[in-house]
Amino acid sequence: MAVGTQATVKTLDPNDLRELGAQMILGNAYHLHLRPGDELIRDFGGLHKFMGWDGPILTDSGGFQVFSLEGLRTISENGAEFRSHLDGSLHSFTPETVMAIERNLGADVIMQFDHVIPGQSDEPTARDAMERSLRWLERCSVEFTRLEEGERQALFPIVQGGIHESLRVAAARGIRERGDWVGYGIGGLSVGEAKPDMYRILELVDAEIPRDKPRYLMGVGFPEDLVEGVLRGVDLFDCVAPTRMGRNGTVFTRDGRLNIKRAEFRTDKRPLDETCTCSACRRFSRAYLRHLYTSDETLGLRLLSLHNVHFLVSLMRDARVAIQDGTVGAWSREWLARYHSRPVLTE
RNA sequence: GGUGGGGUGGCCGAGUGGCUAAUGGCAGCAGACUGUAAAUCUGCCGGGUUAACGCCCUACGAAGGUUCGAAUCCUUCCCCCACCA
Repeated sequence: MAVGTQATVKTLDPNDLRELGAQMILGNAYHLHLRPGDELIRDFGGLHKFMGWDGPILTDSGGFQVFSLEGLRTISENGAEFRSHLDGSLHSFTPETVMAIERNLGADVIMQFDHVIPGQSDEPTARDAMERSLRWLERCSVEFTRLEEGERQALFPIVQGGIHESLRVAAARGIRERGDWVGYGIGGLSVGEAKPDMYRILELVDAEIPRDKPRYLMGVGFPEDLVEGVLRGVDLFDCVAPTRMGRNGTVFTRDGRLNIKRAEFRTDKRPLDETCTCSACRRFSRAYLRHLYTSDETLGLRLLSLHNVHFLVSLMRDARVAIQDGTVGAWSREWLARYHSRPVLTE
């Protein structure tokens, strides 16, 4: 899923995303509530119409902002009070108000309001946040049901618990006790913990979630994380990396990351990735893309973002094929070996 | 011809006796980024040597001087800009 926090996947047009084969887009309840306002979006017929995307949309609840905007909020059992990063005004987010916001936005999948904490948090901290997330899930669920009234949205719970195995198991079981869910979010990963910890938790959580239900690893990730996640049962991913890194001059290639700002690409006639079929790689050289980037031309940001999103989308397409062929093990080993080997990117 | 202002590291531009190899910014070189406060942030950035600390050299238009010590003060010269003739 491409991340379009503010009702736009930065630098990309919905038509681009359709052509790339992107299937789903994320929006964000916190950001869209502050600007332009979820009620305004409701009055435009919902997020799909407002942003001109008729494919599926998922909205995040603002739980991640509890983590990322830590300095701007205070948390209590009732919810989170945010000091707006835009104008300093005070905004109260509770499970109930978040459900109303996400209802107004009208995404197909909406996430529960959860309490995200740093990845290295100790057990008591992680337990506190996990248990609060469970209680908030219950309140979200009640409010969701009350507001639903014939609307077709799916509410996803989110498994929290940090890197503590017993907490993760308790979270997953607590969630299952509280209902039957269309899909399951796995949150609080790739927020500062070590990668082996993330993989370990994923394997554990995978076993605790009904086999026939999609699981969504929130906020992940880099290409290697997608492959590792697929191997551990993850079905859905989202990440700002392809667009943010694109805007910051880094692109993904089969042979690892490539920083287009590097001087060595000044005269490089090759595409970003020789095996890539995206419209940037089909048409433009590294030298040209580097020129655009260093000249602060917005086309550069756009083409690099386009390439990165394409890279991840086609990576997942390859993964699906490998799964269907029963070759995902070999496929992933080969893919990871090549990506990590990082052969010389220049001749 | 006269009066006034000015020449600082690749560029712009602070600095008016020691804390100055010299603030900043740009450019350059490299790195980070994981449910987006991000077209952001971090590091390096005169030369030599060093893993680093450090040491040495060269530097604030040029030359000379004052001083324990000068980009900063004095003298002469060169060049640039503004205004007046």
